[in-house]
Amino acid sequence: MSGTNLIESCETCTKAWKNFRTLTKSELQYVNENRYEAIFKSGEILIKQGSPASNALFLASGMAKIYIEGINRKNFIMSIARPGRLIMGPGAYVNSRHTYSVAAITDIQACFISFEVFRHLVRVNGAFAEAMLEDISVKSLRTHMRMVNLAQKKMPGRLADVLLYFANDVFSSDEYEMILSRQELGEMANMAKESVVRILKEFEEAGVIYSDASKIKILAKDKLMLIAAKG
Amino acid sequence: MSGTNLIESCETCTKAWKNFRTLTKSELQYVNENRYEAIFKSGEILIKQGSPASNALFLASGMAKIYIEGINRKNFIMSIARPGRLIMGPGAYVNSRHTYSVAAITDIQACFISFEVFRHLVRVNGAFAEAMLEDISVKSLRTHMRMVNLAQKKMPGRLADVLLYFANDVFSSDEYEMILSRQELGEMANMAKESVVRILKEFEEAGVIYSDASKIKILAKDKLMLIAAKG
DNA sequence: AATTTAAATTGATATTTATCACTTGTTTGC
DNA sequence: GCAAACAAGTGATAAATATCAATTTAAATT
Repeated sequence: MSGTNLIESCETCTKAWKNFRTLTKSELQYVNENRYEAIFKSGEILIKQGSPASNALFLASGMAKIYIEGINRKNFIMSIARPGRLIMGPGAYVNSRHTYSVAAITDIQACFISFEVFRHLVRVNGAFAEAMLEDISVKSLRTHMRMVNLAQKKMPGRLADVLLYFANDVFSSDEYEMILSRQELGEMANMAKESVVRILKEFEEAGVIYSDASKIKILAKDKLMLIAAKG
Repeated sequence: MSGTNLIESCETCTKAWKNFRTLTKSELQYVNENRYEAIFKSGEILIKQGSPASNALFLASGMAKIYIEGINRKNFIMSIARPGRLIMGPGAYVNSRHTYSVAAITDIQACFISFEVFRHLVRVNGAFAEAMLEDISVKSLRTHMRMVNLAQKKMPGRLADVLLYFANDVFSSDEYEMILSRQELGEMANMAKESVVRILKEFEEAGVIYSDASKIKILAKDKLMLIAAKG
């Protein structure tokens, strides 16, 4: 982490969190004065589960996986982080521990902002507090749906969910680079990597997708959505 | 829902949400003036998933199950609600829809309080806003752990988790009435009711618990915790 | 280009878990 | 008290899914 900032200021940053719009000029300046930039190489860990949590994180560029280190060294990937999204686990308001790990999938330029800044702003700015609640609520809602989907769907449905997540939420395109390995796809859809391979092949044979080791192209989104919906 | 209130006021209510302590006298009075009591019989639905959400809920007495209605009419029980706990789904700050259903397990005396009241208090009282964030964060953290546990543990581990949840979080006792049916236990541990029966028998044969249709007694909590921990 | 290393793929097999078809208890309304 | 209705429990079987053991392919390094 170097002391030099590449990003000029939060005010001009195009990747700034949209909820910073609720802040006054001086509040935003307060944020800007208390941020710390860092760059990471692909594979490096930005946040380690269990470690003391004192900072929220934003990506200015690049992508990361947010994952929980579970039982028997098995990881569970919760989501893919991109610029514009607040990365602050529930530990911030519970036990000041990171509840998940974050690792770079690509090279990353990141901003760290102390929890104290957020806590202060929540106390003095009602609109910001409301925005924080909205942000957490959206994430919470997704987690609920995710839990039920994982619990009730069979493998094809779970994998279809993941492929659609990448298309709709990560890349906004039905054709994308598969930045995760088969192993990692399994950690997201909760299945063995071998099962990922087999089900991707099934989808391909059914004409629903094209896939090679590094690319996914959704050919019949309606069918894929049906598979996801039926479970 | 009758117009008469059985509970005198929030100020004197022994089951009031602890975070109301952050409110001023007049703010608490504002809450008190905008609450609506209702009583429900066991089995009745207090909140229906998908319906427009306008009120938060507190139980003054009794217990309820909070559950998501998932795929193929399969329910997924998220938690057991008791007095003192805020029941307000993430929909309150997202789409004004109830994201889960709540059904009475026993007879219930309940208080409904409009979201508007909460939203107003969040905006004007920073300490209250912070308390709301803490409340949501705690729930979120539990949901994360729950999701990983469900995903990574096998049936005995998942059922052990549920039994320990009742002992530690619901009844604060290692001996308790099993208020859920085997079917419902399955909806909580994500397994078929037959599997619940078989695994309870296994636990009993191993001397870990005593159980009959309506009662659970944890005999060897250390062993049960080990089963839960190992998955 | 050859070598090493890691990831993807495949087929066979073992586990885990659900489903089905009943039987046996338990409530609960008449 | 009796019978309908429902929950609990049981055994057999089928389906879903993981694991294991190789192979093949791709990527990175020398």
